[in-house]
Amino acid sequence: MDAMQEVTPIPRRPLHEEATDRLRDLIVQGRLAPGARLNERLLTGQLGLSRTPLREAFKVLATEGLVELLPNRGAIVSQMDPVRLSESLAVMGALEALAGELACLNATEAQINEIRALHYEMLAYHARGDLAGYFKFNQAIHLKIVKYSGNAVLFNTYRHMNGNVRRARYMANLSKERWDAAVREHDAILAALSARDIERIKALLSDHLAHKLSSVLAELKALSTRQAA
Amino acid sequence: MDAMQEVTPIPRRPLHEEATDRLRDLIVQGRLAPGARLNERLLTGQLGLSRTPLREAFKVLATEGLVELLPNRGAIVSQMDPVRLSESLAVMGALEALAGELACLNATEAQINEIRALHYEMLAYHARGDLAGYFKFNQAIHLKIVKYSGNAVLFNTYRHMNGNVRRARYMANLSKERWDAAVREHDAILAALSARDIERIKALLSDHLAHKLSSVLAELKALSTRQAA
DNA sequence: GCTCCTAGAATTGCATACAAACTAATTTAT
DNA sequence: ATAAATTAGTTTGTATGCAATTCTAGGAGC
Repeated sequence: MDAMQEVTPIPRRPLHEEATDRLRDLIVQGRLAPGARLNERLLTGQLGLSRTPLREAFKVLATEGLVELLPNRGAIVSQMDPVRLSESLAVMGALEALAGELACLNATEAQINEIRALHYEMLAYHARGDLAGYFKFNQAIHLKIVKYSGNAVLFNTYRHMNGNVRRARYMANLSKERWDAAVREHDAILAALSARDIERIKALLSDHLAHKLSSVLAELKALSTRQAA
Repeated sequence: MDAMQEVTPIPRRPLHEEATDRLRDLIVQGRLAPGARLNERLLTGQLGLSRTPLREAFKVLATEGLVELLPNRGAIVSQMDPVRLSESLAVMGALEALAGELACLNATEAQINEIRALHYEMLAYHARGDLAGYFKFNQAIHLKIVKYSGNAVLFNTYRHMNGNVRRARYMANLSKERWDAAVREHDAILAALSARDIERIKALLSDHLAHKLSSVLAELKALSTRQAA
């Protein structure tokens, strides 16, 4: 009996949750461009549901900062304002620093080894020059550090903010130099975590996020000038 | 013409926003107790609206952690789990520390003076032994520090988490000693902000939040044992 | 007496209907 | 010809209706 329930965890999800996740993915992946109007009739057709769950999804995504609600004028995909992006990364820096500290205190050796495994997988993609694969494992590592802090509220808060930043990553490329530097920073972060060196990991994560910020901003700037041309 | 529009900025707010705010207040003030079922038919009657905007409000409050959605079984006011509360205060400590740092860098003298004014109003309530008034200005000061960090994302993130913590404050009393100590801590925080001493304000705010945590937890524990009796 | 089962009622999830607001295009007036 | 006004057509905001699920009583069986 228990076994059967385990194989079918909860196959039927609420439609509004499904809609929220689908829309979030579309926005994060840039398939719904910043500024795009979210026409309800159109989206209900494409997603195969009615307006009610769709509009519930809008409200949730608005709290995550991914869409903007214009009263009586519908919803649009929020713009990727460089200022907002900077602010988000500053906050995420503080959150990750806290996460690093807590992970040093609370993570098990097995959990650190799991992060180490992800680290090596990431290195493999870096060696192959596969940026998309690299990002995927990079993301996973940062998420795991926050997860293994053991603070569920921190994890949720971080995940919410992450959507907005991932959106930028999807568009931003990365110079070879910055990429190499980021990998070296990850080496140091893993080392600090293994040594459970709290002060060091806090400093490293703060710096890492600050660097991430400047590289994303640079790419965003390059992107906008490219579009202007 | 313009003058008339200024007196009536936008009197008609979307109903679902109004509902969200009203429900949030009810929950934060404890008038909707933790664990209480949120019957839709009942609430639509009391709030004078239909189920659609009400359910939209549920979704938003769920992202703030104030209500819990049980698929096919409705919504309940989320429990005030001591663990969750601790975690929230840890995150808020990190956020406030960042806010203090940024406020030292970015706040104008006028803004710091506004915080100073709130501080003195708070001292007045402390002198009178008026806990409710004290909390009100205490809250206002913390919010202003975050606001004057100049980071809007930080402000929003902080505000979202704050609901859950304010809820605890409404229930928690405060020992005279802890109250006096908190006031002294606020003195020091204001001094550090005035001196724009970043390292000091970060340390002070982190400690202040940590103390807040232990006092809230102590009160919560006292409350639950009182209820058990 | 207790557990299990089974209508019936209540409640939720989603779809649809209707009204208010907005958009845009044509007409009218200047 | 330009600008304001009017009106048809969308689109959104909210209410309501219907089907599916869950809850509650009451009774049958052990």
